[in-house]
Amino acid sequence: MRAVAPNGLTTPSSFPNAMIPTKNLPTPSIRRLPGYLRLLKAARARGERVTSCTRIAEELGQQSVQVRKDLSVTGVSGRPKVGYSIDELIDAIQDFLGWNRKTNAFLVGAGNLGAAIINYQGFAEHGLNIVGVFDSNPALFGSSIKGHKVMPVDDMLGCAKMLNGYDIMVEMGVITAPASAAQTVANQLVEVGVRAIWNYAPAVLELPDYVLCENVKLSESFALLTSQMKNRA
Amino acid sequence: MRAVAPNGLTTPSSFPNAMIPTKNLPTPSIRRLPGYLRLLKAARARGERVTSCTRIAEELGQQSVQVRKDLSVTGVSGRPKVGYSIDELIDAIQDFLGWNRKTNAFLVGAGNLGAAIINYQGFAEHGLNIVGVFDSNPALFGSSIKGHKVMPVDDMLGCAKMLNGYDIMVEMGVITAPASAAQTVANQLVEVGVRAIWNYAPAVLELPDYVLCENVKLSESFALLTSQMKNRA
DNA sequence: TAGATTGTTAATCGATTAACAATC
DNA sequence: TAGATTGTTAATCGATTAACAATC
Repeated sequence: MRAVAPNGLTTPSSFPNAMIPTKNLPTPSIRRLPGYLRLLKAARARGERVTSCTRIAEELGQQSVQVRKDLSVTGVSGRPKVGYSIDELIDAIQDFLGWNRKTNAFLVGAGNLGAAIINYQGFAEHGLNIVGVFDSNPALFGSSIKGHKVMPVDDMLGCAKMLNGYDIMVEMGVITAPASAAQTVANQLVEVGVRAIWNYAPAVLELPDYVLCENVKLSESFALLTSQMKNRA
Repeated sequence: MRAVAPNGLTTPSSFPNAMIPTKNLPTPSIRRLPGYLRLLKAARARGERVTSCTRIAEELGQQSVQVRKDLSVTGVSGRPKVGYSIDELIDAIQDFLGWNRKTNAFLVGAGNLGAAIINYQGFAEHGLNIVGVFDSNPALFGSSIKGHKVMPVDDMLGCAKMLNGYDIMVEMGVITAPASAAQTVANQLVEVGVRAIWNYAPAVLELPDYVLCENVKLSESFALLTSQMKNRA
């Protein structure tokens, strides 16, 4: 019997997952999956049971073959002439993205952006589980965001140890602090033992190899828009 | 005499800019420009006058040839052995991106995310000039965000007309409203006459061809991070 | 001069799209 | 059966990288 790893390689099923060579899955495909997921959930909410790549592509303005290829990374298979089971697709995408399990996270920077992320229901639905909110501004200490008391950033390590005592591991750090503080915060998060950092600060972070990092670059998107406006003016 | 358009095509200088065929400039390059700009401004603040692609590439962990190609879209030229003038590069990038002029914008959705964008100094420095903040929640009407009174979303067109009377055109709409309201808001912004929409709501917007749209997809970035975490676990 | 750098052309790599067989 | 769809292989397209001449 053989198992097909998410990277498409066929490996004996006795092969522990951890030993499957971490393949470079096509980043663009992964980026598009959340869009499909949103659409599929909407369709399910309307009571639909199956859908086709043609329909998804139409709604999103893409090529159906691209949708098919993207969906294939999750391992689901559809039925010719019929299409895909919506339930199955939703499960497969969430599974592939790691969105059907909770991801414990510390968030550092309790300003408007931090509050937006904490309050946004969407991320919670994708498993983001904030277990600590920190800031360096004493004026914010003790205030509450969605039930989370804002704590001094210097208490971060202490809080993590406390949580570890209850077998709660902090896997992710969300940085919504200003760029000037980002590296310091990142260092503290590494101390805490996070495996990944979701960084909203416009700064390049120095991190150990074993810590994943994803930089949200809001200026990129603004740049694309204004440069196009200029070209059209 | 000849002018070199930002698209790299050489055209007679008598050629009106508007008639230069809008070329598809490499999107990845444009996306990387804000990163270079940030670095260059930091270098200038340290008192440096020139820099090289090698140094920029090193600081960002890219290939120097890529930096060179990216910078070339702005039209600047460096001097072999010396490098580029930092001042010149900063000017050229800002010029290319349309960041050295103000872009008047309405922002709709005065929640945490909206407030974050209004308060973030970076966007203001890139020319984002908020001239109206709107929401549908009466509880927010009259409250202030960085000096902007939050107004009822239904007053949007009226406000725009008033501004137009003073020759202030609203060029951009920023949507920080929930996905469920996004299309309605977009329609209202089109009525107002915006040429571009910066959409933070996870929704596909139907817009006339002449309105540019840039969707900020925060889930994309979360998806990349969690899927990698899963692959490593 | 030698060496660091720019600027450009060619080669490589990866992603998208086209074409088409298989299937229900 | 005919037609819509999946799944896959091949062709195309675009972006990155390698190679190298030009320059100061």
